[in-house]
Amino acid sequence: MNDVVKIEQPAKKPAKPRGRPLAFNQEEALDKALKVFWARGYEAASMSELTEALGINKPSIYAAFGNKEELFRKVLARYTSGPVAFVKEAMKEPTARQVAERFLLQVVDFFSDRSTPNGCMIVQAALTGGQGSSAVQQELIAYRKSFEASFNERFELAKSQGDLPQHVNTKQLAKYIATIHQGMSVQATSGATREELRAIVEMALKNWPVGS
Amino acid sequence: MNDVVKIEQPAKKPAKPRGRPLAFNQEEALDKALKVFWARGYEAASMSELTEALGINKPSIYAAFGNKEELFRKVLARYTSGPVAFVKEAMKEPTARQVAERFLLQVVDFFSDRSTPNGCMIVQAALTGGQGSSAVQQELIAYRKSFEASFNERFELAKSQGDLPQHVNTKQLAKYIATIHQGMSVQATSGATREELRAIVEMALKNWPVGS
DNA sequence: TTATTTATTTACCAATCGGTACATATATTA
DNA sequence: TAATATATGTACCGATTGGTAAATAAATAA
Repeated sequence: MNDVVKIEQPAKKPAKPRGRPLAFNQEEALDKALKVFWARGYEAASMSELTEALGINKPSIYAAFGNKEELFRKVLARYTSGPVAFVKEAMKEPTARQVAERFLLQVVDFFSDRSTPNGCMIVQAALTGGQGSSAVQQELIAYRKSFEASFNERFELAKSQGDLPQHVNTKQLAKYIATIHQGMSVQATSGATREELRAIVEMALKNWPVGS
Repeated sequence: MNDVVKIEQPAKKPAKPRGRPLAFNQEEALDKALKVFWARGYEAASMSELTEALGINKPSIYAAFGNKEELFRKVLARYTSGPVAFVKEAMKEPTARQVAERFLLQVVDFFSDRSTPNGCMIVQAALTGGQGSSAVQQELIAYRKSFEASFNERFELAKSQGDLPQHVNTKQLAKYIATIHQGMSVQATSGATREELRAIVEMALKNWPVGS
């Protein structure tokens, strides 16, 4: 991509910016863009909607974030490291069963949080345009797969610890959890309540694999 | 809607059509449109894509089917009475458990059928545009709810027949089945295989409610 | 044949899409 | 002060969106 060798800077204090300063806070702007993409999906969210939501004119958005696709990538990074950071926390639970339960219950709260759009942005945004479409769609599919893979890894660890029986197919179990997550996201966007989602989680976990 | 009293026709043989005949078969055209909407979603499918897929010029499409929204409604009706007719068949199974199992297993075959787009068109098409958007979105949400309601009815019948325990919340059970269905649709559009979907169904049904 | 009815073709419409050229405003540096 | 660098606002770009006017083609009815 870039052959230029980066010179190691002596970690000086950040130089004062030259030129006219930004009239908006970049992180706040990303949060506003996040809500638009989250509620509308990637393709359905238009630059006009975004400029209005951010309160910034288009050229400023393009200057600060690149184009729509790059803006979405930055928003996506903010989404995964911000609102969705609880996923990594859930992985730390001592048993696989507790990991799954904590994850799904936090998902319920997350999906039914009234201060944010309902459902999962990644599930929401990926559905538009279906099969082999844009680069963003492909990336979102890849993201969902890596999400599934991290559950698989956690469950394999659980198996090695004797926490899950040896006969359990951890990939299938991970895919099952992901399916419940995605299904609940659809439910949430259609207006399912917190109580309804909790009941789904209860049913989904009733049969957690035990014994041989 | 319409105050005109329809005169009872003596059921004559259909009069010969006047004017130039249609150069295409309407049902075949709807099937082609179905595949486009199914693969791409409602909003992402453009009229240009549709004209190309149908092999018909735009004015002919508008003359035959109204506008894009009406075309989608006709396609939707064809979808529910055609490819998705197996749902009603599954309802006829003797027990609630068999209804759920047959439904989900048929969904697996349906989603992984290589001759059609993956996943469920209604789940796929509804996700774009999220919350309180177009009339089509609202209709699709309503459709999904009616779908859930028909499972609820079937499960209530099962309860009255002693086939399901009295303590079962049939609405929650119906919502659970719908969630699995929707989650698997997302999985199918991301490339899940038939075997993977089957494993999900197995896990989802392992804990079917029995006893008190 | 001629009139009437309906379908198809071509060529277009205004609105919106993502994206940008350019002049102007506001900051630091010299 | 002037020079330089960056951000903003206005006003626009070509492409595409859903949708249509109008001329022509192909059928039946008289």
